[in-house]
Amino acid sequence: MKEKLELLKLLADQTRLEILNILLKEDSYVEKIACELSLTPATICYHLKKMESAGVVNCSRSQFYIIYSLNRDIFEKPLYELIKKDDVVIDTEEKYKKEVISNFFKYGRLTQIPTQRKKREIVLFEILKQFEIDREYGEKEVNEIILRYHEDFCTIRREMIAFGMMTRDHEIYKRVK
Amino acid sequence: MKEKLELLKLLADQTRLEILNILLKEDSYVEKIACELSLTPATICYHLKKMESAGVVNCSRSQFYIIYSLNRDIFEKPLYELIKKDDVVIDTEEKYKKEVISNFFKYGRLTQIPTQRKKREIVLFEILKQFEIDREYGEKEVNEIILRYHEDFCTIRREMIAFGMMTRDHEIYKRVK
DNA sequence: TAATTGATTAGAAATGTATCGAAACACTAT
DNA sequence: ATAGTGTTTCGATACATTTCTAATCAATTA
Repeated sequence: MKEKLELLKLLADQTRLEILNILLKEDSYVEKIACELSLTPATICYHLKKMESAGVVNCSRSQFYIIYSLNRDIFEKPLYELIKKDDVVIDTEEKYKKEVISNFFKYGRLTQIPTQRKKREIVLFEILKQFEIDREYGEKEVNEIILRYHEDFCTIRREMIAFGMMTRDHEIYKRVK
Repeated sequence: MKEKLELLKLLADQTRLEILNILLKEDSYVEKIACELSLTPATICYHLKKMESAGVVNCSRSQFYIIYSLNRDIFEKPLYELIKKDDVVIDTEEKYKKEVISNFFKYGRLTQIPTQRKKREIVLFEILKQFEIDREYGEKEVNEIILRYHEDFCTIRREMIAFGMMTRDHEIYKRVK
């Protein structure tokens, strides 16, 4: 985790990005890079040494010059490899829910009630979030809230109860999960 | 280019990485995150707003809370997408050369002379770099330099001439490309 | 409308880091 | 050896950024 942050910090600098782009084209050395970027050799050296100790670049002496080259492997990882802590597992269940929701809602409204039970549960739950848990709602109030999402408040209200998301007791509705 | 640097800067911060990891698990809101990370809501707000304006997270009001969620698309790109300027094309030729070199050199010495002409040219050129262009070398001197890489200096010297990398004129050798 | 709660902004303190000039270092050539 | 060339280190400065407290804003509830 620490290393990942270090790598990100290294990459998050204008000058170092310029240097990396030069090395992407061809190996080079301190003075040459300094000249290309209009900075002093001291500055370029400072950046290259920093990147070297993080394993981003390598260097080797060749006659007069110390030639720096890229360690290209590092850049092949996708970005999330760098941001996610090792203990986080990508939640495919959550991803699936997001996809279902984005398929069935358009401009904040439910385009149709899914026929598949699993998907129906997901979109109903999405609407259910508008209700507070344990607060008492009148039927009219419930209908109005559902109407914001779909005209068939009747089916949706009934289904929410069928899924055990809501209870109904003498015209009083309550969200329960 | 500017945006890429901005994104990298955003990601290169301990606290923001923590926040992103929380949002990776589930959507959340300012106070809750502040509590989890033992920081003030003001600080969390500062980071979230920053990330929002860069399109890394989105927010929407839900009753009391303003719920922040990740824009997951952003993290799917490989890292080099973020470092390379748009005008740089990845040099596959260069990559290939690097691979050949790393296959045939071990601990700075040539393990064997490649039989494939293309590969042989690449490793010979690698050794050739030890010579300065246009300087005159005696045969003994040439042999010594090649010996640093491989015992069969005779074959290598002859091949360098055959490839037109060196010229020989009355025992005087010159690197020409 | 007033009170409550969460979110945001402003200003200040503290920290971190890029850059430079100058000096020291390392290798090469004469 | 000594001069020349390129590299690295050091110390100082300038600038950017994180974090906090306190005040303000915005939505909700009584």
